[in-house]
Amino acid sequence: MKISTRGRYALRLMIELALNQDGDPVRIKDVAVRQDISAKYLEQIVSVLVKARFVRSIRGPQGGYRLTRKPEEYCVGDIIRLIEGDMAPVSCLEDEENRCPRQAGCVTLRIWKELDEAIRGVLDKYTLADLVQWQEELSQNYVI
Amino acid sequence: MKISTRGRYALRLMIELALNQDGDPVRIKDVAVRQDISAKYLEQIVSVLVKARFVRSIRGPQGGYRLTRKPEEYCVGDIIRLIEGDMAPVSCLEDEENRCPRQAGCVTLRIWKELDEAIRGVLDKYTLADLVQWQEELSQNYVI
DNA sequence: CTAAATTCCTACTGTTTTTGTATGATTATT
DNA sequence: AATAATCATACAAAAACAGTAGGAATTTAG
Repeated sequence: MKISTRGRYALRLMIELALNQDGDPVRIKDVAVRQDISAKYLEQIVSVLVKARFVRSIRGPQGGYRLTRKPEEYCVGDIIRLIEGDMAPVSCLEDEENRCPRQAGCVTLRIWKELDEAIRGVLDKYTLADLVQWQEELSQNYVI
Repeated sequence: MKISTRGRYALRLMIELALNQDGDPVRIKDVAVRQDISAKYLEQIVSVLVKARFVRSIRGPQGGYRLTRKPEEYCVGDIIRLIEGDMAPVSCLEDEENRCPRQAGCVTLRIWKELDEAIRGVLDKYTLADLVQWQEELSQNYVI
């Protein structure tokens, strides 16, 4: 039960954008180098973020990407769920179609439900702003 | 980020064994029918449980499987982790080998760590005995 | 107006994981 | 000896994962 690279890369990309919100648009190429991720792969991931209006793209030279909202308005769960899809640990919890016929008598479902809430709890607890702050604290420590 | 059928089937199998702890050994065939799972697939799963001494097998006619301990001595996490492997949401958290070089400056790791603890918290909170009790309560409600 | 830089689009591909099937050997009971 | 169960192992289809690749579209700078 792992989070895929796509979700993890998306989050790291969003942090990069948040860190540069005041400067020029951020190019995929640069993020790819800094984060050591395939640029072409990142392109695919960022396109999902663009379509969901999580980021805005600027084409052409001096182009790049920019957040559409303030960092505190993205919670980690929003980003992860957008890229990874529903984070429910079993598909029975996703929607009506996926619930199985034995659901009424299924006691394991209670575990999965509680697990789902726990996961949601963590992912929805932090925003990009939190991550940015942590990152800035880390950088300060390096300088000192 | 889903729990696989293997893990879920294993848990349902263990519940079946726990429910029949006082009776005869439980045959895979019967569990497979009751739980609507491929018997051959279940065999593979139960063999892992046998090797880990979570269950004991009795071969030959009237054979089957039996728990080696009392239901309250298995927590759900033990079973799931045995079958699914480490449940850490990212491999960086699994062992020394998998940690990446950028770990020191990686703020997303804090999220994954907290997520890992939350998952662990839920899975280690309940034992087979809890599930058995829930199942028995459910059955009573059906009878009444 | 042209060259360059960037995003955008979409198809393809190799690998791994998942979810089983299939076949038969082994063991124990009756 | 027949039968009923587990045990072992190989195989395979399908899906998911993790990219690669090529070029079209757009914008800027000179």
